[in-house]
Amino acid sequence: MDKSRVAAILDEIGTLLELKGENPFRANAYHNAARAIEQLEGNLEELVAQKRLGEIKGIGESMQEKITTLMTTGRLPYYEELRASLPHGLVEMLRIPGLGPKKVKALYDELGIDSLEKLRTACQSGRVAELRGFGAKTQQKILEGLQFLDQTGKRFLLSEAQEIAHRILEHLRNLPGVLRSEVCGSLRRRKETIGDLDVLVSSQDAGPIMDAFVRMPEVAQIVAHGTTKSSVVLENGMNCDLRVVSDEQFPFALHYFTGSKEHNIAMRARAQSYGLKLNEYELAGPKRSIPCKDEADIFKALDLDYIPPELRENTGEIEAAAAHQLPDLIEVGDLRGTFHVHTDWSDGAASLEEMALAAKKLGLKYLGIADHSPSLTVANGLSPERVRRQHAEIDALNQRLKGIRLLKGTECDILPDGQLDYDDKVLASFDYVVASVHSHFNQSQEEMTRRIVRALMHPKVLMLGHATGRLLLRREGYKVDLDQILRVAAEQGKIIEINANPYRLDLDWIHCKHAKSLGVMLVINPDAHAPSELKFLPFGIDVARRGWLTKKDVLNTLPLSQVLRRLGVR
DNA sequence: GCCGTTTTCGGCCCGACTGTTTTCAGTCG
Repeated sequence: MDKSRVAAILDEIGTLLELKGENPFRANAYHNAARAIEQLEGNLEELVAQKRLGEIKGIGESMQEKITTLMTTGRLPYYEELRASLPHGLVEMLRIPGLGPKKVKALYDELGIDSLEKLRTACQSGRVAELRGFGAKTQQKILEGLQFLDQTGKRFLLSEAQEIAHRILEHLRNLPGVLRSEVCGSLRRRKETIGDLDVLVSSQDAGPIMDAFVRMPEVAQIVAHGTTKSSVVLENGMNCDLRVVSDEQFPFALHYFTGSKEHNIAMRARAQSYGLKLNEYELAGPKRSIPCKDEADIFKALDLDYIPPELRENTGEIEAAAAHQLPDLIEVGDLRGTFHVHTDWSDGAASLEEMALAAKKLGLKYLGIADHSPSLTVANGLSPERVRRQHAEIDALNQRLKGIRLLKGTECDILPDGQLDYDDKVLASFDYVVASVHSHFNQSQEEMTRRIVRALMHPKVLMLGHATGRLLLRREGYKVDLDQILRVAAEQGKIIEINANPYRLDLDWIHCKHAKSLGVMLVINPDAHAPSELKFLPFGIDVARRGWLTKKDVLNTLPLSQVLRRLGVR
């Protein structure tokens, strides 16, 4: 049983307890524990074996026992009994906007509704509206929610959300009376997928801004339209909230709506320990409020260094800020080159020269070409003969082009048994090798881990490409013991890629943090198949920043001279 | 169920909006 399965079960226990009307704090303890396990950097199995689960914040005696039972027997009687005591359809009903545990429980107790289908029928016959606490509008909202679930219920890529947010922000910034404006929420924290948009504006007069917001052409449906908060559904199905506050309140609201929720809770607790109250409008003591002109002032008032949004997950950032030990996070401008792009020699859209010129235009000093190897026939992988010809062309281009250096790499397939897709003689002709898995995704975790470890042990392999093969919102990654991969990488001095393609963002930020703690170096690669895709690099920076990485944790912040020395190339 | 430089018991973040109420419960973030 893996980490995310354990987390999912704990989370579901919390939900089931809510549905039963149990003590909400007890239910919340399970949600918290689930989150702690999900974000755990180390190996859960090891922690269980060493009886060290209690060291995790939010895991007490009872959770330790339950997690240990789950991990060692693969089952948890407490969970199974709880689950059997309630129809599973109730959990599904919670996904409908406006339905929480209390309403779902009422529907079940009063009308015996225990599935989305029964709920639909009951709404259509008008029985739901007759229930105490419900009404015609609630019934209508449930029907709309059911339809919404049918269609989507979905999240969006960071890249998609960013584009829409940019448009909305432009629109709002052009309105008269708008002082400051910003996108908050998970987009500002740069999470890899985004559920909805949170936009914040400061102004003296909220009314006209709210009106303009709900009338934007992108708006498909108005969910709420108030004086400080409005909420709409955009035509692509994404939810978007707007809050308008005074300019004095802006920094507090910006912090509050940026979250994460867990970071906010911890910040309020810290404020409380100073005898202060922190909310979206102010930081205040019993007698007076403390003026803050920006977020940095808020942190300062609580004796904290400024915490960048990407770190605000309550995973140690507040403690580090108090001890003045926050990392100096990497920035886009720190990148000097990159190591994994494709050209029309394999499945890329552009020539070597076009890719080189695009990289130069972005200010990069070196560009590692890493086209596919022969076994990836669908991608026109390069035969040894074509490798020789490509190298000759790269040599010629390096003679001719100024200000950009092409490196001779390959994205070499890791074959099912862990062997590489070229023989050692061909491999020796490359400046470096990116090793990646592109086939046999269904191997067992043990097989896949052994396969990747074997490839990493090859002396010519410099880095591992997209460590899990996941495609966000499309498919799960293959099963692999990342902890072991990272430990091998640490021992062997191998580098792990942060693939910056917005569909991948693989390695993810949690494992970046873990990699860093093990002393593993990372590299940010766009995996670009066209010149325009070099612009994926900033998404890789987002992951790195969420993973607490600094400039010196990332290979491609090194200047060309040091890279060439490291590769043993002239 | 967790947690503790105020506590091993008694707290646990807090405000806006909606809909169903006639002063508030539930949901959401």
